[in-house]
Amino acid sequence: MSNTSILLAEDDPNLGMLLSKFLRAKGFSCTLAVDGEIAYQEFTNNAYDFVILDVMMPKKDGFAVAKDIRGIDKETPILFLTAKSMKEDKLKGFELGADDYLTKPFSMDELIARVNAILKRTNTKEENHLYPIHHYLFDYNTRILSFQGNEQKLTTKECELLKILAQNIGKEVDRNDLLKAVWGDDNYFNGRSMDVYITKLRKYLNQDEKVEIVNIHGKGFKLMVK
Amino acid sequence: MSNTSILLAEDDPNLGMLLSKFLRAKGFSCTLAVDGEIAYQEFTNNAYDFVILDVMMPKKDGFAVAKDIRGIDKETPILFLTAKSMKEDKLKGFELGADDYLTKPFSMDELIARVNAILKRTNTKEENHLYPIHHYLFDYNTRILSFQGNEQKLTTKECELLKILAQNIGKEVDRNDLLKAVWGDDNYFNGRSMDVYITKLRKYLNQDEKVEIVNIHGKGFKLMVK
DNA sequence: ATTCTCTGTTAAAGAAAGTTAAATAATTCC
DNA sequence: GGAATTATTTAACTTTCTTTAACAGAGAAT
Repeated sequence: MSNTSILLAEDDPNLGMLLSKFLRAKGFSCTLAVDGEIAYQEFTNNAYDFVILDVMMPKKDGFAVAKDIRGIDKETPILFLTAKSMKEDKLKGFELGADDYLTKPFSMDELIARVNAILKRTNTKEENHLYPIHHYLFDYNTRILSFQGNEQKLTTKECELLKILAQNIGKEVDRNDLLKAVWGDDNYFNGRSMDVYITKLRKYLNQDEKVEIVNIHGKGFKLMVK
Repeated sequence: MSNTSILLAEDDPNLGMLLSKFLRAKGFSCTLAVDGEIAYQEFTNNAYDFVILDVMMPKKDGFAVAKDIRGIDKETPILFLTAKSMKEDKLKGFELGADDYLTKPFSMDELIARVNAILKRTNTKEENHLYPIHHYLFDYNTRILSFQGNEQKLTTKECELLKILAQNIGKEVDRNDLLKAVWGDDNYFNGRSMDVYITKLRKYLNQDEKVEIVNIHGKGFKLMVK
């Protein structure tokens, strides 16, 4: 990851400058917005990897900014700063999609620790594994294979198998490679098991005439779109 | 805080004994593991407040141990010991969630200083274990899982289980790792017990359509947000 | 053509996980 | 300390997933 850019919305100029300097010293790039409206404008105009919002701000409070940001972006982590540890505030913040919450006064190290913790957490989140197979759509994460609205839930083995085939549409995948990737071992019995799964996948995929899993005798399988 | 227990993984018996004796003399309780595998086993079986890992060890190196530990625990501080000051090693260690890094040779006092510094940092921030799970909010400290105002008090086992799952949203958590982390032992009966708890957690989490605990057959579970 | 291996398919067996209720263990509260 | 409450485990039964078995057909080799 290169340089993480943080948008900091804090109306107190002393604290704002202090925090932004500190964040820059820690290797982040940091932009300071002095009220909620400016913060939201700033967010829409530039790409930020992280947002820190003071809850109490003039013109537009932190919650309102968060709500607007979440209206257009569900991903970017948001951390709230608040003067008092009000429970309702806390809950409200999280309902709006906040990732964490820090009560003033807090130490600089604490802030960094939180920011890093959130970044670690959100970065490790699996990316979208979406595989379009002609008119089908296979979502590896949710394990759903959908075709014109109707959804088929796939099992673990079905998913693993289809994922590899879908990653190689039109290309032959070696039988033993498939076995090793999905079963970990390419012995005879796993091979027979895989054949059963190929049959199952073919059944799921037979709604679309143009989609087919073909066998290359003695070699492997190929998912193809005609 | 009572007695801080340190897990030390060091394959050199001389250095290992020396360090563990020294740490004990400084008021810590210290367990010495002579290789990476034993270290990880030890970690899963007992509660440790701090982990010191030699990078180069037989069977399982320090990085591998750290990776496995972070698979089930994101909190416990990890300090690496390494022979040479390789920059890549350093980076790799930090990516795996290390808290600090010490290059051999180092003085005993230096080690103590680092350990104390990390403990101070991690302890003083009175860790707020708040885990947002889409529209749910799980507070590990108060053991409350809340959803739009209504709160569900969780039991110990429910909490431990949910914590690990929540720390790994979108990522598969190995069944045996979960068992070792929560029950201390991954035998069959604990497994059945865990299945019962998974059912309970699913019931708590079924108010939000987008939140789901999915099973990866023969592997483990995954808490996911669709 | 015959034989052999590889794949296709279906059904049944086996294993893992889901669920509910009852039994046991641990806490809390008088 | 003992009853009541709560937490956890065990048990029993169900469902789902995966493997194995059995048989049939296709393709390659002899």
